[in-house]
Amino acid sequence: MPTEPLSRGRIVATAIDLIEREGADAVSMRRIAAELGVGVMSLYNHVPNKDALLNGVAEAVLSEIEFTDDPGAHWTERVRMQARAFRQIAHDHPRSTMVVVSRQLHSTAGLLPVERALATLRGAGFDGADAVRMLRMFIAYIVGSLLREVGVTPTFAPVHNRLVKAEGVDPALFPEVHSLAPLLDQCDHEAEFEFGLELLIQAIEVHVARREGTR
Amino acid sequence: MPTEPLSRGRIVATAIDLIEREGADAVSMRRIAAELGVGVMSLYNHVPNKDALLNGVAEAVLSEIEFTDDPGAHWTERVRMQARAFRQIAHDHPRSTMVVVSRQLHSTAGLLPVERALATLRGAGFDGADAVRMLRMFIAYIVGSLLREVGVTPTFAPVHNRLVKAEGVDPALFPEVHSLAPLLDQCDHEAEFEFGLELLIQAIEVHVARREGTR
DNA sequence: AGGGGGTTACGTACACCGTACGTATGTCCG
DNA sequence: CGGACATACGTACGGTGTACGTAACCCCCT
Repeated sequence: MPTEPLSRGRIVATAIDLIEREGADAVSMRRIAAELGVGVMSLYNHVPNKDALLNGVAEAVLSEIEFTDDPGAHWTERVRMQARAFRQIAHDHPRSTMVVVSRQLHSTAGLLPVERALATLRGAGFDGADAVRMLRMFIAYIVGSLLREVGVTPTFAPVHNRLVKAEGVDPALFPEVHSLAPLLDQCDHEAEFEFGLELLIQAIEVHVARREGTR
Repeated sequence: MPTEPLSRGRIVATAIDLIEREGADAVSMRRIAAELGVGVMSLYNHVPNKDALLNGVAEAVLSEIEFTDDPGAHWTERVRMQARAFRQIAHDHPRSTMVVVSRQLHSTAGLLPVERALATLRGAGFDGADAVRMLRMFIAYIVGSLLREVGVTPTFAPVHNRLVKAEGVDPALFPEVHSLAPLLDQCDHEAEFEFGLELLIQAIEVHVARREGTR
């Protein structure tokens, strides 16, 4: 019985699996080949190089996110839903998240979320320049949040080990960090994300209200 | 004339220089040693391993940023200044930026900005939980913005080459991306950063105003 | 049926990486 | 003067991405 033939899809899937199990550093062409029970160079029949493979990983993860858009809803709700859909990446593929956000894709998978976001912002009445600005602002916030959530960027827990905590930071040098250590130590990622998201949406509503007022 | 003796500081400085000249991928122990006209293993007398070296890079870059804090100013202005000071990293060391934000430092250099930010937020009257939330929100936005500015994350220019632009994205599939291509193609990083920053600050002001109203 | 071309799998080889280990060469102190 | 110690360095090992050459297979055309 011949084994399932090698294919770009199987290679990418194996890479994602490997990243999630052992982290992005564990990914090597040799490792993936071994995982597939295949010679290293066989991979190059389906993927031009490692970089393209990682692009494939990013596209695959990105195209998994489910946008359940309700065109009838208020634009604020639609923005919320899209932001949450994007954050879903961090849940479903935490260790691939950095790979996803650090690769600019010109493919369909990469452009689709952008298209959707622009469409809802335009639908909300923003002109092109504003829509692009808002998009970029949301993306910046979301990317920053995801990186914190998956541990690339710090939550500012002064130390990980609770036992050493009191000793870990000098109260004289860092009084605030020291006194807020219990709060810095824990981070409810969903709550933090929602907090900032609401703030941004409200900010935009205020922004448009002011503009309409001066019109 | 004996050459300047090797030291952790000289090694870190060389690494930063190399990153800025040739990118983070160009950094290798061998390359740095060659740059210093020194044997590879000599580096290990001053730096335990490459990871620690990169931590050193992050600390050095971080401790270069100049916080000119005016304790008398309104907290909104102080937050603005701190955010801008942080963004200065992207200007002074664009290609090191990713290294800086992707490393959590428990050293003085890493904690100082956090301490300052928490202090001004507390000074603005926020309780600990709110101060931490705000800090995390600002950091997420700033990190996301910096990554866009230094090119880690896309600006969503559909293609780089202007000439291919019209052909690069299918108008039928991506009508918004296509029609907004001219706007997506260019990105005034400072303006975008300031736009989001003001929005966030205003949002917080509204947030507190509402709370005071219900108190 | 036989042959030929294109696709796929694979082994070998090269240049580079981080770094463990052993060894020289100073420099300073007793 | 002798010995201890820090620093510089060479060699070597196991890892990396991938260029190249070769062998097996399948399908189509004669």
